[in-house]
Amino acid sequence: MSNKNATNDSLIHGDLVKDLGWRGMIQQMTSEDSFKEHLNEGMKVVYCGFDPTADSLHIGSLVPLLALKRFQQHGHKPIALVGGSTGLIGDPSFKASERQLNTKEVVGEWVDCLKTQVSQFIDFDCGENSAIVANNLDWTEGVDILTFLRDVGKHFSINQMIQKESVKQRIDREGEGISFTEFTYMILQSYDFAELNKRYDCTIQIGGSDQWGNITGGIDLTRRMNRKQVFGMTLPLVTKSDGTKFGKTESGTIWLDAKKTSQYAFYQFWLNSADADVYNFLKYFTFLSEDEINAIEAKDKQAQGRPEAQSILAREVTLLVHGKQGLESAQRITEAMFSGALADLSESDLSQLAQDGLPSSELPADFAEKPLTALLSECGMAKVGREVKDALGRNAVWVNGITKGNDDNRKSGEIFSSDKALFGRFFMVKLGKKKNHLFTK
RNA sequence: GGUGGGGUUCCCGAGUGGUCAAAGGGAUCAGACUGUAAAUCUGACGGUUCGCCUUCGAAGGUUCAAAUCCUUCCCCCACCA
Repeated sequence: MSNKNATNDSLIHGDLVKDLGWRGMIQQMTSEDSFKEHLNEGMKVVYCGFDPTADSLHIGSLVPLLALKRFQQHGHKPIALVGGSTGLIGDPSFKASERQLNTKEVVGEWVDCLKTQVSQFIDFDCGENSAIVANNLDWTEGVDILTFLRDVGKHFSINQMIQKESVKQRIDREGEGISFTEFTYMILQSYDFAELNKRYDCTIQIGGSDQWGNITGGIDLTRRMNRKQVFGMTLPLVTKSDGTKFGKTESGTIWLDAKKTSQYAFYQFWLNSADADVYNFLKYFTFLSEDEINAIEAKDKQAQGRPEAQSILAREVTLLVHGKQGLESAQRITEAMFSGALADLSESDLSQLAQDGLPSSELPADFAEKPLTALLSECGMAKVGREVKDALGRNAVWVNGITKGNDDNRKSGEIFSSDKALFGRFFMVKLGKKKNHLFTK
């Protein structure tokens, strides 16, 4: 934990590939030997692109983002490229169907969001290998179509392009086609690599495993346009042992933006990692060393009961993404909600919880007329009243620590009367083991 | 353009006039066991204020009664050209 900023000098250049390899973070790379050799020559410039498909990145993007950081820690210079132009087109790679285009205004806003977000993770003030944030709109916006077709398009063979695995299903499949626009995406991304190579002497592109086709396209183009050899590497898709998709919960995507996924929910997400996944996640998502992670795993194996890995993971990643304050507020809520010490909370603690990201809302004015089923489903604790009813039937609903049952369903007026509130205005409602909601009056 | 096969509740997928809010599986939610794991077991699973209300691609029609029959329309898939 002490390592975050101090590690820059403590790592040796040659260890990078080995470290990434041990972490299981290398899916594919161009000619391993020359790639290693290239890295050992000294500081290299490495880039990874992030397309604006929403106003925030989600935890799936954390792997390449942290990979950039790892390169930086090993003395290389990272470029986080935000796809202001590619985001206007849409990457067809391994997508089952054509996507809806977003307006320029919307994409522009998203670009700004991502720029800020991406900047948190890499160091802009560490001398020679300080990071750069770039936007590919800067060098594509002004290019006229004839120049583009003559100077760039001419280097691409359609025959090769349609062979790419990433678009194959769209081309072969009868029902779903691919528009010329999306088909061109690869050329655009390839051009980015060539351009970054020209501007910043960027020689490495990394990305998710679905980006291999686009990356190799860029490598070819750079060779043809700039007569330079450049390299590429892809990172594996993060998978879970149970086969379900990583990064989603029933309540939705886990975003990096605290406004979309509260620090508390973020922390809880990691805390709930399965034992079978947690050590891999430590490798992917933290900067803990091989020794440290192995030690954690060994210790957990020895110990009876609950492993420590999840809480370490949750702490490390939340700290990384939301900083010290974010982590503390997440831990504060977790502590309050899961240690059962409701009575210990002070009035200011309670109002703090809402600010920290504990789901909360004002009790509606007509609460007395509504059954608990309506009240608790409308505030988002349950998807439908039926779930509340089920919980009531099993005495799995608590209001300020007192169990409520089926008979209480129609007694909202009584249950939420002012004299029963904590400090005259708070009601902590718990549904099941994990769902909490704070009502204020 | 031709021929054939389809569109069912969150997903997959049964269901060919009443016994259908619709089999089965998955997902989800709650409970037990635990460690705020996993696996397993139990229950719920269209909505509901438990009176009812709304579903089977869409709109009409036949019938006491339709997811099931008829008509038109929309969409998808397979093979052929």
